[in-house]
Amino acid sequence: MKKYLQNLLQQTLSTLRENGELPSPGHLSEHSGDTSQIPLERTRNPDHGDFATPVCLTLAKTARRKPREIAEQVVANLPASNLIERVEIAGPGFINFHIRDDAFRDQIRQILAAPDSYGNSGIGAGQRVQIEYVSANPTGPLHVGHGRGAAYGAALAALLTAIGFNVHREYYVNDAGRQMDILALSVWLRYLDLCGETVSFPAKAYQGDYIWDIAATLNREHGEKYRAAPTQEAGFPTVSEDKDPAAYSEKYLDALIAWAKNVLGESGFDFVHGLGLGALLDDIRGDLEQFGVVFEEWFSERSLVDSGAVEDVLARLRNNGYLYEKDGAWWFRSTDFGDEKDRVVIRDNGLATYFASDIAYHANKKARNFDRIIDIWGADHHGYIARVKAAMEALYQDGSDKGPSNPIVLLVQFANLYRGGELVQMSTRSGDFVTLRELRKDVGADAARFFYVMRRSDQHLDFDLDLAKSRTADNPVYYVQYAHARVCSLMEKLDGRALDWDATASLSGLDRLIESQELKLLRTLSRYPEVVESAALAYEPHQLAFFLRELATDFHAYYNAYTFLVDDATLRNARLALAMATRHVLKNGLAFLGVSAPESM
RNA sequence: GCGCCCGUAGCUCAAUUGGAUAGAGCAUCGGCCUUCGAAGCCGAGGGUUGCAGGUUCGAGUCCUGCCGGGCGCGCCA
Repeated sequence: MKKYLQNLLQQTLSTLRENGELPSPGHLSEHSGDTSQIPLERTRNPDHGDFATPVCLTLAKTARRKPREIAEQVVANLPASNLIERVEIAGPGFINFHIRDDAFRDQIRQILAAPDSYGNSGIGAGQRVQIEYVSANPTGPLHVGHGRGAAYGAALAALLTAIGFNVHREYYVNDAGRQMDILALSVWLRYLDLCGETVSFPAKAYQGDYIWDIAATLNREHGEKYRAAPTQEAGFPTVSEDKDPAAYSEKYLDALIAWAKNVLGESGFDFVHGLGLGALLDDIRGDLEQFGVVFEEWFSERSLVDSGAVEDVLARLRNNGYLYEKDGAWWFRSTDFGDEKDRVVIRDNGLATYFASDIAYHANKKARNFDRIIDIWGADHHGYIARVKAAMEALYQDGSDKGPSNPIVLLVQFANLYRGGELVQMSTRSGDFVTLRELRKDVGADAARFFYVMRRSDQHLDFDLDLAKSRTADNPVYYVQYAHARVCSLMEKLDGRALDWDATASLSGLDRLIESQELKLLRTLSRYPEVVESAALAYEPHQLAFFLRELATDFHAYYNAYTFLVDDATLRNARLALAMATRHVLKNGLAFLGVSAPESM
């Protein structure tokens, strides 16, 4: 509907330009076939009709004429259309379109003809989009911060798919590096404890109970095969006093890891490492599945190290002259590309940094020739954007690759939990954080998914646990779901009253929908395809969440004002057709957000 | 200190990405259930969009400077 009007306007403007009534403003009109260039908006105020365009205001300057004068000319040349009731010029030069009610009634026909695909489109034209999200380190269970990234990424992926993009969802697994070594060490120390050894557990190691669980598995399945006594002869580091406890504890941890690798041997340590990694990945994967979040690919960081991809990108950077050695480490000259400071890619101990493998990962993404690469990161990573983009520019600045090498980075702010009006304190350091699993069990997956995307993702989110749990009108999730359930309930009631709904016949009696609540609901329904498109292209699923609440509001208002199950078959059919159309849109919209649409509650 | 993000009704947030008279939900107050699900509906009050300038037909939105808050600033990930 919107595109149709934009087309009309586009035609009209072209006509006027050809007639010399309007100047052809050079570069602006180069994409004359692109109707999305014509600004056309839904009006906020019903007095302004259904759609409005400020295009004459914009043209006024280059045309050196009064906006209203141009508007009159545009209106006079507008091709006739049976969609349009009337056209008005208002305010400084807006053109307001009043659309015929029949055009809105026709939306029902479209929805019922293809209930599952209404709102979808082919705008993406099959372009391949890689979208990476969550990507939490597999060193512990997911917490509520990861949950928001998961909900946001999944919703965005679903929306992009709906408008015709070919979406590849990916979880980057940090299965290499020191953090994973610490995890393996933590498991092993707990295991030794279970074997009866006396081991002091470092504060910097992973404290969570899940470490005990993995250690217990190791103990149950392999007995004392990996038991070793923490003796000095075996290289076990002794605890001594130190002036700088923080730095010392890190060094102590590294010494413990070295001891573990030495005592267990490469293969033994790898085994414990793999056991811990596997256990945590299984946990994360299962957790996300329960949350309705799935991926096409779990991309291993270690595979980049093993395949030599990390070395390869570093060599390329070195050959391009962007690496230099200082203080025993290798630095990437990211300041050449606008970063605040240069960044280490190889530490003085010879190990590559996380950043190094991240460069390799993004180079890998690029090599896969996606049309678009989207990274969804926690907002605390915003400092990494500049360096990753810098690295990509350094790698591909010769222009040999035309594809988009720069990722689009979308940041997700942290969510604060509130219970009983009080902020729930969380700190990852002490392991004292609320897990995603706890949140799901507490408020349910539906409420969690909806609440997470209810706000702009780049804004802080106050998550009211009590509200999410409440089964009252205050809870937006239940409010929307309830509207869906009410339609289902109506259809259930038909039999009991010896009535029926003739879907086919209903389509010829839609002109019986004349009440203000009906016309309002019809208009809202017609916005759905525009909302889906806009939410997807702007990467803003919250637009859809707001829309669904609005749609539910319109339906509830309608439901309360009129009776559906009336004896007049034509009227009944028409109203139920509208209710069913609403139901389909609610269900589809909720599905994009990962929220169920129950038939009864 | 430097960089990025934010500041909108008492609270939590929107605002078609520069459009017309800034809107919802909570909360407050007043109405509606013997009738399709009251997990609902109808109505009322509530604003100098942090402050001060600037850009233009037009600013919550853009630019500058303050004030206030968050995050980042490691050879961690």
